[in-house]
Amino acid sequence: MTAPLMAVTVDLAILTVRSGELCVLLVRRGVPPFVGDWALPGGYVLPDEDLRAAADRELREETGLTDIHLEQLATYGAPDRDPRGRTVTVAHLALTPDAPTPAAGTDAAEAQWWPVAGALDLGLAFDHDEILRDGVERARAKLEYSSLGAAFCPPEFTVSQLREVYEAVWGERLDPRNFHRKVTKTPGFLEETGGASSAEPGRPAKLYRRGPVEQLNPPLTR
Amino acid sequence: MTAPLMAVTVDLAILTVRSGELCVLLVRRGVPPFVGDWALPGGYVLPDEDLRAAADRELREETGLTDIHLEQLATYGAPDRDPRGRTVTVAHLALTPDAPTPAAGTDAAEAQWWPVAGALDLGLAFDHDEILRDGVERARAKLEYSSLGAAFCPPEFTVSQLREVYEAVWGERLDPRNFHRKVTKTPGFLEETGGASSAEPGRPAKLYRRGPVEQLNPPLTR
DNA sequence: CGCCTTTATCGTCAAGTTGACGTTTAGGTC
DNA sequence: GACCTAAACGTCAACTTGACGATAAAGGCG
Repeated sequence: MTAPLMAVTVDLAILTVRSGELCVLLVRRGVPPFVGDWALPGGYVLPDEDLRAAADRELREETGLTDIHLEQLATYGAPDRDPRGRTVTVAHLALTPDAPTPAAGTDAAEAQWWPVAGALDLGLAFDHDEILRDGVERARAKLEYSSLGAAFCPPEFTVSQLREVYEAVWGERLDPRNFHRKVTKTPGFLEETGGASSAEPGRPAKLYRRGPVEQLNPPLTR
Repeated sequence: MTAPLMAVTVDLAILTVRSGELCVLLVRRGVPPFVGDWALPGGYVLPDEDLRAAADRELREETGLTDIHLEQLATYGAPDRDPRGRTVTVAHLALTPDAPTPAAGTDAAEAQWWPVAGALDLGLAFDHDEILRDGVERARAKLEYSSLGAAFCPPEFTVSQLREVYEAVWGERLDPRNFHRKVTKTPGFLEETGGASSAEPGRPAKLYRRGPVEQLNPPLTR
C-alpha cells in the first residue's frame, strides 16, 4: 500500500489575561482561503521540522515571544476542513502574561487580542472555533490541578494578580482570603521573592514567583 | 509557498486489565521497517477518512472491538521517526474490559496482550515506547478525576472489580472499605443494577453499571 | 446443623481541608 | 491624625480523608 500524503500544519491558541478578561490572539487572513476572516495563527510544518519546533517558530513569528508555556492541544483532521486539500493540523495551546499587541506575520493582515467570547462570535476560519473552545476548556481544567495559572503572570506577581487570572479564566469570583490561604499553604506552589508591590491602593502585597510544583494535590476548586 | 506533504497514521495504545495487571495490545511487525519487532497497532489515514474514523477502523481491524472508550492521546512527528519518510502519527488511547487475544491484522504476524512493564522492556518499533508511556500516564491521571475506570470493566461489575482496575493501573493497593465508600457515595458515579455476583467466595457483591457522571469531584487519590 | 473462612458492606473517629466570614495590618490620601 | 483600601491572618462549622473496627452474607466442612 502506498501512503496517502497530506499537508500538516500547526495552529496556536495563544491565551492571555488582559484587564481581567481571557483573551486569544487572532490574525486576519490575508491569503485564501477565508481571506479577511479571523483565524488562529499557524502555518505549515516544514519537511524536516519537528511539530514542537514548528509551533515554537510560529509563536515567535507571530508574537516575538519565547519561553512561554506551550503544549500540544489536539489534532484536527476532518477531510474537508481545508478547501485547498487534505490538511491535518496539530493545535497547540500557549499561555502568556499580558503582552503588547504583536506585529502581523507574513500571511496575516493584522494580529489582535480578542476576548474569547467575542472571538467565538466572530466565526473563525477553518475549524478554529472548535480548536479555541477546546483550548479554553483545557486551560480551565489545568488551572484546577496544576500550577499553570502562574504561566499567565509575569515572573514576579502578587497573590491578587494570580487570583485575577483564575477569576478571568474560570469566569467566577473567588474569595480572596481562602484563595490566599490555599496557594500560599500548598508547598512548592509559590516562592516568596522578598519584594513587595505597592502599585494598588491598600497594604502592599508580597511578591512571589512560581515554585517547583507542577501538580496541585489537592486541586483548587471552582 | 507550497505545502510539504507527509504521511499521516494513527497508532493505538489499547489498554486492558488482565489478572490484575495493566496490559497493552502489541502486534509483531510483518513488513519493513522494524520487521519482527513489536509495535502498537496502527496504519495510514485514508485520503477521505477522519482521524477518529481511522482510529475506529484500526481498532475494529485489530481487535474486532467496537463501542469501547477511544480518545485522542497526542501527535508525534519527529522528522526521522519513520525511515520510510516523513510520517506524523496521531496516537489514540483505547480502554477495554478484558477480552480474548484478537486475531492478527493484515500487516501483523501476531497480536498479543503484554503487561506494560514487559512491553516497554521489549523495545518497541518507531517511537512507540514513548507513545505507550504517555498513554499509560494519561490513563493513570484520568482515573483520578474521571469515572473512566469503569471503561476497563464489563457492563456490570462489582466494586471489587473496579478497585482491582485502580490497583492494576496505579500499581498500588487501596483500602477496600474507603474505596467502597468513595465510589458508592459519589453521586452519579455508579448505578446499582439490583443484581449480585457470587462468583468469588464470601458475601455476594452488588452489581453496578457506570453512572452518568464523567468528572469526579473531588477526585480519587492515589 | 453449628463453626470457620472469605469477602462485602457499614460504622467510628481523629486529622485534615473547605467555605464563609471576622479581624488586624500596612500602606496610601485628604 | 482620620479614613480608605487591599493584604494577610484567624475562627469555626461542615465536610472529606485515612486508618481500622464491626457486622453481614455467602460457601465449605465437620
